[in-house]
Amino acid sequence: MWQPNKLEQERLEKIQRLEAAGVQPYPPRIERTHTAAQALAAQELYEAEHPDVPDAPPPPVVTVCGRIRRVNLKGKVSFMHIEDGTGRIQLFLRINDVGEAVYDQITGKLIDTDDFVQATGSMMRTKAGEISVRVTEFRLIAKSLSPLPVVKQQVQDDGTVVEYGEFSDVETRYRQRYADLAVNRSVRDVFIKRARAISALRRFFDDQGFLEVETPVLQTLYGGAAARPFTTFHNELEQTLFLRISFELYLKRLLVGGIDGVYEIGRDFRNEGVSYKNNPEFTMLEFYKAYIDYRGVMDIIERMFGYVVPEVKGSLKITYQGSEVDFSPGFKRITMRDAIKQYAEIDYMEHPTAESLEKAIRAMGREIAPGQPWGKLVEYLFGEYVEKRLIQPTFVMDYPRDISPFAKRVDYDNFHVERFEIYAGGMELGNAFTELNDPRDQEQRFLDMAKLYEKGDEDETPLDEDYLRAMRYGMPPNGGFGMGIDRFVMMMTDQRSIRDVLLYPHMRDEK
RNA sequence: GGCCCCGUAGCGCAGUGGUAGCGCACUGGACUUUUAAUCCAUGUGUCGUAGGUUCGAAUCCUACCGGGGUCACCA
Repeated sequence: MWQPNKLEQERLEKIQRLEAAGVQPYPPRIERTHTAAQALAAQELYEAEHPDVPDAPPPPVVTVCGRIRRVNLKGKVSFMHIEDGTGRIQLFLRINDVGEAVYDQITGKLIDTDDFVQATGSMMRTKAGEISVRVTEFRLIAKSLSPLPVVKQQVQDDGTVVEYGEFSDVETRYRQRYADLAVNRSVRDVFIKRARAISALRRFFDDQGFLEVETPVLQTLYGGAAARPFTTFHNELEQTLFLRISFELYLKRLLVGGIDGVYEIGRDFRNEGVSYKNNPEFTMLEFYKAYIDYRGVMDIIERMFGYVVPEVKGSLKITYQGSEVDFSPGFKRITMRDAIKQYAEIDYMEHPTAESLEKAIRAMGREIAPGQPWGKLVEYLFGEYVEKRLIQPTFVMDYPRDISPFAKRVDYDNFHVERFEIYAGGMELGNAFTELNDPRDQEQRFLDMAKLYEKGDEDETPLDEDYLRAMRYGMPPNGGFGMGIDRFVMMMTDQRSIRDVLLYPHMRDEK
């Protein structure tokens, strides 16, 4: 139940006074001829076409709408800045122009900062040089009852905006994203960039001849990754269902069906910890393409970043957390083994069993959980010694087989598979394989994976009989890729926390 | 889940055992070209919640709630 605070009480009283004076605080219809940006552009065009001459035609007349962001009452003349989705524009209000009744609403503070208003007038430029609307008609179109946090802005000579006062409490910002967006311009910019990144990705794959598809979110068997799923229940069918943890197995079935290139952008759900880089639901891109291997995937990835990064940032070079990252094609390529040799100064192939590798890691002075599979130990070394140092885009190639159940073996040994992950800015961006298409090998991998996990461990990848059935019909050789879009957006917007690229990050219940 | 830090006015913060403060916002007033407007004046609180210690608690202790960081797990 809402308990209005003192400021809200004041505004409730104002709304009553306005209604008593016959003002509708939330009228159903409004007029608008120009956005803020259009009105500013119209005046600039007018001034360019009609330099200061005595017989110039009258300036453009506009009706603009927006939220009041700043009020400056100055006796019988007042200034306001209103803001719509395109930007801010100043209103110049004189008692002579708008009439005493309306002007009294303003000076009587019945109109507040944060209210939405509509204003009509001809364009002008103030003595201080700011393009403004000389308002003749002015009215409230939506009253604000709760004041937004106050952030003042000063526009510098070079056009940059300095903000004074701030709305920075992260909990309130996440819980009340609407207020955060209304007040913090930079937050809006993050989500504009996010949308631009996703639409550029779609454009890229569409142009490359991929078919965008949608596969089930509710699945009777989860798979394609190692993660705990969310579980739900279909009442009528009396069916236990899982929210998908990846799209992989459903997308690859489509290659069997003759679709040579598919991609999906959507939500995955993983029932795991929440952190600065993990949210229980997150957005994933996966694509699969027939007749290429993981080297072909690398070529596509380089072209993908080569297209998308400039679409979002205007350049192939970006700055992430203080480091310049250059997405120009020709990314560095290094095998997992060489990367670990180089940064951890250990050749894990000298320890080809889990027992000996575990011992070797302990000999390096590291405390690790006992009994982990060999591939996990290799991954541990990579995470501890290598990952954070891969700032420039790098393909890390050839992963341990025992932690990669959907990738084809390399041709040079039995320990590795044709899998790579791409790293940039010290963060993993995506994961790709030469996809395994031998149904006999795939079945064995499912069985091997099951041995790695305790019985009942939800992380295990369940054996998916239907997936094997599809593969037995014949699956074309293919390469596939998956990327966490949120993390990519973090990089594109230089945000350290995934919560800052999600409009509504997951939170505990309030109180 | 473990450990560390945080929670005071609408927002940003100070106050660390003795009368709850500052800036902005808000409220009243002055000002017909201001722009972080300026000037004058007046208000503003379950100090996250519940217990405890104490003559006395925003302050010390305990538990709980919420947030952040970190470790574990992961994309």
